[in-house]
Amino acid sequence: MPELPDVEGFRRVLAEHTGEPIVSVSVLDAGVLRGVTARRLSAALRGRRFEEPRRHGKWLLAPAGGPVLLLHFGMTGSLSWHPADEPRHRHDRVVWGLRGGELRYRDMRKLQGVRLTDAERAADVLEGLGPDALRVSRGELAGLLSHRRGRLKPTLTDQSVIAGLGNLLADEICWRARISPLRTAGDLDASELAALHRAMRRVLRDSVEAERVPPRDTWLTGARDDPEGACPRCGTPLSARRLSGRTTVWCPTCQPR
DNA sequence: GTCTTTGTTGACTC
DNA sequence: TGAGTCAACAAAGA
Repeated sequence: MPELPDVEGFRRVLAEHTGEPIVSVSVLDAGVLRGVTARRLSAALRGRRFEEPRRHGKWLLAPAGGPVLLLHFGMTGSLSWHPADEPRHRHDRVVWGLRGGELRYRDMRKLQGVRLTDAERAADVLEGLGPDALRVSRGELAGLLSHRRGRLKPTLTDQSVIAGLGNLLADEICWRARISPLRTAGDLDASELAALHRAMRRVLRDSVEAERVPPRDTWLTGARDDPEGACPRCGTPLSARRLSGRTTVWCPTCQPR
């Protein structure tokens, strides 16, 4: 599920357990380790404590007094807190044992994974990313989209433009702003940019609060998977097509080209 | 068996 | 050089 709101939720999970000594590091599936061995990961973190974690886009950074743990959750990852005696899930890949329980990195598909860096190299990873979507001002959004010749939807999910928006959020934001995802990103006028920014803030704020993109019936997300899905706002049957390899859903009435 | 999936990367093309 | 598109990665459900 991980888009920005989900990762923000994982950040909070980790933030609740900073300052506790890391007693153990268990790599249950080394297939999620990127550029680090199980041995080195364990040696680097054991005995240290996680400090205040930071999120940028869909990346979670967990400094631990020198080493920085870098987590990305791909499409199916999560980070959650469990009592140590709770049975492991089959997709738990890495487990950090703290005093009162365990932090578990769970990921079915292993599309991304766990890295170990230091502050400097962590900055390198983030350098290729645009500003975090939650911190983009209206003026900044206008600057990011201006002169872009690509369509709006794929531009919004391009992490090097804005970090944090995924397929569902981008569709949701376009729908709420009443702008077609097929529009050319650089062609939006001032009032459309304002609407887009408002929609982005609103969708992100609500999703972060719920720690997910809420599939409520007032959201496009709640209707998008139904082949007969109708616009929650006007009832028009939704349109769908693939755009840059991702399914894109919109309302042809609310979001005319 | 087929097709799809909330993400990212590198190869390819214009 | 910049920008956009697509296959590949892996696993599971319909």
